[in-house]
Amino acid sequence: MATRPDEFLFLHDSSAGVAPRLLGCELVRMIDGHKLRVKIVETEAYDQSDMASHSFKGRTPRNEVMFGPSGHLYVYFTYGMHHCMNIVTGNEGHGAGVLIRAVEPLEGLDEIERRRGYKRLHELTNGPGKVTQALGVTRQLGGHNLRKEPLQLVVRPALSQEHLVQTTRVGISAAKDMPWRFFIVNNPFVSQPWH
DNA sequence: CGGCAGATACGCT
DNA sequence: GCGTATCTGCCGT
Repeated sequence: MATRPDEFLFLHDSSAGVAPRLLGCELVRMIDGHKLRVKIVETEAYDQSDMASHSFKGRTPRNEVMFGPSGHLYVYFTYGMHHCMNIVTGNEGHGAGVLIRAVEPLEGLDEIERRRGYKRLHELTNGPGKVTQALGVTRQLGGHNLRKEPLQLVVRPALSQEHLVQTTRVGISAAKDMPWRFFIVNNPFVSQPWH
């Protein structure tokens, strides 16, 4: 029996190549008997050659996962209260990943609202900390393989260039001019569409 | 919407 | 100690 081609092959590209490609892809999260499904609408690329990246100064216990195989999950904890999730990209030994900055709920809205505390719809998942809260992602899922439950990446066809915006990243001071943030044009769940 | 303050834990100097 | 790939609430526009 022939094995199916690995849909995750594109993750071997550079993070800046993968980040726009992840727009339109979906995440499926099984948690507490609920199925949550969301569409990725905003991403940012980080690479070890990039001063703003956690992997810039080399491997540490915290960023270890970024240097592992692509298609796994790098989760970090910041500002004393927020988790953020990245999809690891590139080859093993190279520290890179794509931050999921915003998603659009497709399924399981009730449970997402409950987890987020009943905010207005467009404020449910329009930020990296909000995404992890909505999907119940913490460091427990650090290193998780996104080919498997309980959190899976569903690859979708690449969106055409005209539906994408490329701009600078949010909330960093180093390498702030690198245009490694990508989002879907006119999507109401993008965190800062005017930037 | 923009600006600001406050909350809060952890990794690294 | 200090800075942080952030969010929220509160204020003014």
